[in-house]
Amino acid sequence: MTTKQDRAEQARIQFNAFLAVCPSRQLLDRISNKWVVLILCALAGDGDAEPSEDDAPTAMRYSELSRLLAGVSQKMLTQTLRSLERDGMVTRTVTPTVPVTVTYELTDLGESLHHVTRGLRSWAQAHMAEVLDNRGSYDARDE
Amino acid sequence: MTTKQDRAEQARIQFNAFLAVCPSRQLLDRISNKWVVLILCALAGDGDAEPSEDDAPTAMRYSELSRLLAGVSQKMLTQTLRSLERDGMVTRTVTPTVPVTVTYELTDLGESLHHVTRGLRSWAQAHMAEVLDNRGSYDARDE
DNA sequence: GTGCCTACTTCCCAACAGAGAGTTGCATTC
DNA sequence: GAATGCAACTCTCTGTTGGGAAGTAGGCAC
Repeated sequence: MTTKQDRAEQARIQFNAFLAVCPSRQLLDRISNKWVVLILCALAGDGDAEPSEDDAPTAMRYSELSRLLAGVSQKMLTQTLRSLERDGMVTRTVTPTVPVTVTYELTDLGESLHHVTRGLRSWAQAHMAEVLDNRGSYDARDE
Repeated sequence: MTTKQDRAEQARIQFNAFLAVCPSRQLLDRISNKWVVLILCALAGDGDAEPSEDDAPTAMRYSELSRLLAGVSQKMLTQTLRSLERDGMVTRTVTPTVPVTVTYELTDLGESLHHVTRGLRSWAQAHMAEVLDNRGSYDARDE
């Protein structure tokens, strides 16, 4: 018999993303992705500016996401949402209005991942200037 | 006149990863990458198992990294290290021994990013079982 | 000379991301 | 009742990227 804790304990030992064959390597690859980060941020409610503390998970329509994530292709958006749904991070709800309304919402698992990925976006925005400076210096060093 | 706060304020408004044209979108793309996450983890010292609290930043040789990050191609390792160096997240040190020794080490900026990305790896490892379960259910739903 | 070592660099090809046009289903308009 | 519109995809084509393998540089050892 295997309890939930047993499995969690086993997982902690078993999964090591440094190993090429480990499934967590694939999972890391899946979640280390610009669109995943942005979709999670969008659905978690840190709308456009700096992620604030009062982030309320919001259900969003396909077209809203597509508008907010400027530059995402429909194919990528659909593909990313599908895999997030498969992995249990978002739920997809179809409402038979006319035209049909499809909304996406974070699950608890998705929210827990968002707590991590939101850091990525805010880090990128917060350290952008510094990185730009570093690139300038590097490129100037050996023109 | 522009004060430091002004600039910080301006940056907060200016950089928005949701916008396709924003440089922080490119930066997010750069850092949301399996190899970047793993290299940062390696250099920060969370060696193989669960990231622990006593992570001491370590300088590592090219060949050590190549061995630890199982499955990384030399091309990708070099390319990723170069871009991390350019962005000021790692330093590259050449010691003229024979044969030559090249070591990589995290900068303060790199360490600050590591605090974020380490979460990604540990999340992947911690929630692997749950995600695997979800995939099973999803795939069974509509076989 | 030839060989060996580390740390790359180059080349080729298969896989993937993005752009844009096409599809479905229903409901309103002419 | 044919045409139009809209949301949410799906398909197809093409350019970019990642991985594998083989080649390079430079110094010493034999």
